[in-house]
Amino acid sequence: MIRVLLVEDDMGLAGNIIDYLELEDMVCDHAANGVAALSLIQKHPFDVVVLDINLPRLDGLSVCERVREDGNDTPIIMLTARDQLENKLEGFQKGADDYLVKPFDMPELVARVFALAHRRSSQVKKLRFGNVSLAMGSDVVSVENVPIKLSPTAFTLLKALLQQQGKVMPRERLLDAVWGEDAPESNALKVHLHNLRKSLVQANANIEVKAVAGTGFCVTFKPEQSSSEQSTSAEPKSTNKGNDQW
Amino acid sequence: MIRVLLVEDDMGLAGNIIDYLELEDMVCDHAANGVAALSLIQKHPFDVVVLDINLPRLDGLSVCERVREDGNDTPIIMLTARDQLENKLEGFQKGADDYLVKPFDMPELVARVFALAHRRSSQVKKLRFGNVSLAMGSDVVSVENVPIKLSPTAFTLLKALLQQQGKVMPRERLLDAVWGEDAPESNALKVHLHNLRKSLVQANANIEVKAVAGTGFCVTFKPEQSSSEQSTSAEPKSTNKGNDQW
DNA sequence: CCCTTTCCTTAACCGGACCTTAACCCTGCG
DNA sequence: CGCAGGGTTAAGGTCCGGTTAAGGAAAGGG
Repeated sequence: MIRVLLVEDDMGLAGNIIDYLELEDMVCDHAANGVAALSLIQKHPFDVVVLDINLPRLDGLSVCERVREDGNDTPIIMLTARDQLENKLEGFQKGADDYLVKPFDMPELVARVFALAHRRSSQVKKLRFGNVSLAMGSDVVSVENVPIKLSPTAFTLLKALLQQQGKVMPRERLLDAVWGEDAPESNALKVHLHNLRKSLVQANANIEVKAVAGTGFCVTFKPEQSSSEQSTSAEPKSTNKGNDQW
Repeated sequence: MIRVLLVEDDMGLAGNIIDYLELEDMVCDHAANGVAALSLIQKHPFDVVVLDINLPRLDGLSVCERVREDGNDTPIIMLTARDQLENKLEGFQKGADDYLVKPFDMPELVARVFALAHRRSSQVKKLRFGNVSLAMGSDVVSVENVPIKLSPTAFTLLKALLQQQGKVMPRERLLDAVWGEDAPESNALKVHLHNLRKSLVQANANIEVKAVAGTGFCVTFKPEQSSSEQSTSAEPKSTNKGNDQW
């Protein structure tokens, strides 16, 4: 079941679209202006947002921009009556994932909604996972909103891993993300991962970097830890070991 | 840095596109027919594939389909000269993530490539049998939607068996699926099957792997089991044995 | 210009996961 | 009874990820 938010001030068109989408078993919510749209997006998780550019109160491009600055990665499809290329491109710049030029065929909208529904956008300006957030522009990593210090390499690693949103990143792609073509041999990657992990626990992040068998790495939520992580006990023994249940 | 594979048989157009993409700091590889494209995609990791529909040897839709069946989740943008809607929609059905209608503007192609480059497609095929499902791209096996852990070999075995959709897989084909040309002697296969079976029952899967006479193996639904599979009785001794009619 | 700091690379070592192998068990059949 | 086909179990070895520490390059400050 797909939850769609339609943001469109032309009520006739809006009704049309909603009827059509609901025929496809999608659940539609609707907003008629930019401000309402923004608040709905912030409050509810949608699978896709269909966003008109011309809107009262706050235009579509701005809405999109704000959503991305929040770190929200809901996929957004822009609707525009003007098919000037610059407008399309500006949409992408502000963080849209797709667009359609009015007038469009309904089946095409449906197809694009389906295509985006099960993904997350990669256009966010801020990456989040657990209590860790990474601001793309400033290259600052924060845990619980307090900035922490990472070495450049550790930062690059974390960013690459965060962009996968919890999915596994093959070892090779990680190497590529950090060193481009010519990765160093030896176990440089292992060491940097180790440093990154150390920084994360020191900062009390509630996420961790896990190795996945012979394939790669991913970030996951840290399994619950009883209250005092402090000195208290012998604790971490390790135990859990390398693998992964998920 | 973004790595793009362009599949386009019109060399003039191809050259054009490549020049344009490289201006944007993308690294382009090129294939002029479907077969070559498929082999390149299987061998190298690309961030995006730009795929013409009309191709010599193997058409674009088929290439796309095959790629998804392999479990490859590289994002694919389809190019089509025919702008009939049905073709677009068919493209999505086969696993494409986006499409462009020729002729298109270069900046638009660039924008769409950028939009897809840092994602993975969600259009990969999934194998299912009973309450077990196997996601081809992520190599995750789930029972009742909770992921379970399998050793690499056990995973490969299960995948091969699942691909037969309940039909018998000859012993030799299984060996080939796991070890390729040089299978180990001894009874490695038996051991791995044993481990796989153990994992499946631990996860409460409602399917099992059955041996078929002197020919091979297959997956079947597990015969009904009265409630408590636990400890209850003397039972587990083995008993069940190889076969079963019940 | 030198010293300090930071950070990257490399190598060596540890331990666990996984694969292989071999031996043994069970059952059915001639 | 002995053999064949499959199932079970445990022992060894290899591979791979994690850990640690040492050395060197680059950057910055006095």
